[in-house]
Amino acid sequence: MSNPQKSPQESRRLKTRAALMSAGARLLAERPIDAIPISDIADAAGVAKGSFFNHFVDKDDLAVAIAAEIRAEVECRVTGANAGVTDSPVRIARAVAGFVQFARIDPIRARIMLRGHDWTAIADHPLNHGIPADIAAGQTAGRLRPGSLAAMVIFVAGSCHMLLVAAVSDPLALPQVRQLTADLIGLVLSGLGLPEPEATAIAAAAVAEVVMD
Amino acid sequence: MSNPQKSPQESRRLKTRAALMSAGARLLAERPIDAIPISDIADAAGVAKGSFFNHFVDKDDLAVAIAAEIRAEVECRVTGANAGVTDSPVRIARAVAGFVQFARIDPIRARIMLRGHDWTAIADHPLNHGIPADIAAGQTAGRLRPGSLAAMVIFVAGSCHMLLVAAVSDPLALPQVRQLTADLIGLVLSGLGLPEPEATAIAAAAVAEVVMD
DNA sequence: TGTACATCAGTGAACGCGCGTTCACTGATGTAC
DNA sequence: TGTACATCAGTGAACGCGCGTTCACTGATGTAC
Repeated sequence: MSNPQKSPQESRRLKTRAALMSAGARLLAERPIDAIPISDIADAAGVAKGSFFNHFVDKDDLAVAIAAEIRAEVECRVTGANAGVTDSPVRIARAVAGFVQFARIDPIRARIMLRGHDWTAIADHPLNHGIPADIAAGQTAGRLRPGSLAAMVIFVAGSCHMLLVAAVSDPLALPQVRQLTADLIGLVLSGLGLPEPEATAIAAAAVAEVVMD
Repeated sequence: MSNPQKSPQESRRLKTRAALMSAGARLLAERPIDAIPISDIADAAGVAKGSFFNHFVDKDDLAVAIAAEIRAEVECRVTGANAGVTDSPVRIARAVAGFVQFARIDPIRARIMLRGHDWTAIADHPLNHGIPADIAAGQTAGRLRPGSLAAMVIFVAGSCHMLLVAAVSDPLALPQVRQLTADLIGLVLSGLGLPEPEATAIAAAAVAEVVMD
């Protein structure tokens, strides 16, 4: 956890900061930031209330830091799931599966991501980074049906988002999650124009390789 | 607005209550309930702070009342859009279009609905009332592809949810909204197994009849 | 290496503002005779 | 119908709790010689 190159002083500082962020994340998964007193965060982190202000200027600062951490974690996981994969429908399938896997491994942060303060503004929803590029590439390659990119992005991101909401709000056993995820990816790929047997096959393969314990 | 049968006293009471709910809705569309002081709500409603407590026991009570009002309004609108319609894909298309129309007519309440405190618990999302029944009926009738009902519900509700988020976060002109909605409904119906030309035709018809100014 | 001083992270008591909640009062509406 | 009293909705000043923020202090870590 703590890098041996770090001075004892620095690592003490980082440890406190990490404790605050982790406690903040646990509480943020339960209730919105405005409903969480700083004293609760400090208590949960096991530090004095005053220490909070050695690390963050206010609660929003903490929330922003947590959101950035989550975003980095998600992007890393989804990018990882797609390393070396070029076929567009497969990339989309594996991205969705990657999100599901993230939600399984880190349900607390997934919950926070889905609550997301303000990606009622769709544009910067973490779901929406790679997806437009993959869809456009798939259309160019003739793998996906032609049609409005905007609608297709909403279609894929919305299905994936709701799948994560379902997965996070009642935690299913692995086989059920895999089944549900594969079914949903199959529906999405069919909607995007893949013929039915291929859609199902790609969905099943992506889930088998990405979603695990 | 005020029913003539109501006594002046009763109507004064109802007017104050309505002012509080409307002001509360306007503020709730902008920020979460915990970030809104009761004094702000009273000011926006043009009444004294003390009056708030003549009508609601606390802020949550107001929020619950507003949510109930929104839910009723949405259900009425969606049910209305589907009165007398029996074909399952058409019902699904018109339900989605009905939500979009609601978001156009009442963007403030739509925003609140989408923020929805706790339909991170998917079960009681207003989107999810009629949809399972319509999908199941469509499968029975052989109009929709067989397959997991749970996945299909997530698929339809998620797409629709994200479409509304997009529509509410940057307000488009009517033709653009219609186009986007029709495109999205087309993708959804294709995913559910309708052949492509029919999916597009049903989507276009539903939008033409339900989404307007 | 040892000693003396400087710096830094953490502490928790203290302060004060903001907000929820109360309540005595006002004026309007309803009722009894 | 008119008068006197009761009830009710609305008012806003007052109160006090909770929470964000500060700060003098402690003990640990770093540095100079």
